[in-house]
Amino acid sequence: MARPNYDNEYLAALQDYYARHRSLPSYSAISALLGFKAKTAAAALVARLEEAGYIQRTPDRRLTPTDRFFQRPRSLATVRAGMPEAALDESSDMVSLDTLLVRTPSKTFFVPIKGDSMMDAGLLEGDTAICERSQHANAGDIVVAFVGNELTIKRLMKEGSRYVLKPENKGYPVLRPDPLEILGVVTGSFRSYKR
Amino acid sequence: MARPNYDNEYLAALQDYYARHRSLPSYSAISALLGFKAKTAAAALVARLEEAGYIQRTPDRRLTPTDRFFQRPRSLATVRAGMPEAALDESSDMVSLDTLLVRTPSKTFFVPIKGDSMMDAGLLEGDTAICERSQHANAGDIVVAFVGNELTIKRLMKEGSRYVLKPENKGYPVLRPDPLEILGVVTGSFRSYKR
DNA sequence: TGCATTAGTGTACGAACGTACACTAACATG
DNA sequence: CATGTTAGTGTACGTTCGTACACTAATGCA
Repeated sequence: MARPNYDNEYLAALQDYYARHRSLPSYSAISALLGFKAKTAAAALVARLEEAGYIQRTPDRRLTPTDRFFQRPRSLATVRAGMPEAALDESSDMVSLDTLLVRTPSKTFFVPIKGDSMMDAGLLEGDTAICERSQHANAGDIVVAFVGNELTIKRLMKEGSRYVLKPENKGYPVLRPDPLEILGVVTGSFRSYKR
Repeated sequence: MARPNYDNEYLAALQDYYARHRSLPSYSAISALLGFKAKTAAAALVARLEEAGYIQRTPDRRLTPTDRFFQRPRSLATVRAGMPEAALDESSDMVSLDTLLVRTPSKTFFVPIKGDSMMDAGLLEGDTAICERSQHANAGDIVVAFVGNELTIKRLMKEGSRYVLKPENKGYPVLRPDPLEILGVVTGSFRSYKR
């Protein structure tokens, strides 16, 4: 490297732009955004980011983000004193939420959490459960079941020789639907705080 | 309406295209995709979809999907009896988790939750907090602070004229670090269940 | 039956886009 | 200190893009 490399900052600016507009800008727009005075600089930058695997092209040569484009740093839990900022910059562990949380996209669907019956399992009203369609569920799994015309999320438990649905909240009774229709297993969850 | 309206099929094709390439095609590419022989037809279609609120434009006039673009006809929450499978087919939400949960990528980082001090807020050991680096935090926000050489996640509260960090678990005491070093605000969280 | 409305065709044109090429400036390395 | 490498400037050019305009075809409605 013969000159200081600002590509990380440029990439960050492009990531923010994409988060706002869900689209990558043209070379001239990139130049305006990053302060370049020649489109060629933007073209060279894009070539570098393409080389590094952050950007792809569609069949008609439009710019498109790759999975790596969405990766975020995961900070370390413990950092050395005096340098809290370093904790954010130095962590090399990059992850993308989609690849992290959705293992088999074709079998995955989302179910909004209603009520507080799973509160003790950390599933609050407004959270979203990430579910995987599956025939087999084990006792102890949190599952999506079809009870009384609605989708319900409860923990699957074995009661003697039969399976039951147990809420994770002392105030709620165990459900014993018969037949028990299980649609899938909850593989994760997420929530977003309004600001 | 003076002619049959195929806009729903066209929209579906565009949604599929976007799901594949994370980008909307040009007018000529739309024409090729949908079988139009004149770009004008694609331009008119886009104008209609824009009117209907499915498509927006970036500052440099590039086409961009709106939230409605990703919206699916039926909600998952309640479905008619006997057809649980149908509920899943409609559910394919194309919004990626990254764009959903990360608003400003350049300021966003992840912090793993340790311990159970935020249990009552639905943040359990092993969860990951999505944090946004920010100077300003309001009382009531869940924040990432730097306390005793470690990153800590607590709720920021005002105690008289000073700010304190309040755990969401009755067993833990309020923290009153001085000075109070806040790195950012928690904008969301997620977890993944091991299988 | 006739008319207004709307989807799509075909052509033309200016503007914007991407690329090529020569050149300059900053920096690491030996 | 000289050299090779790389980021960015400036200019030029061919292609593609979006739009404008005139026209055709299909349909609902009076």
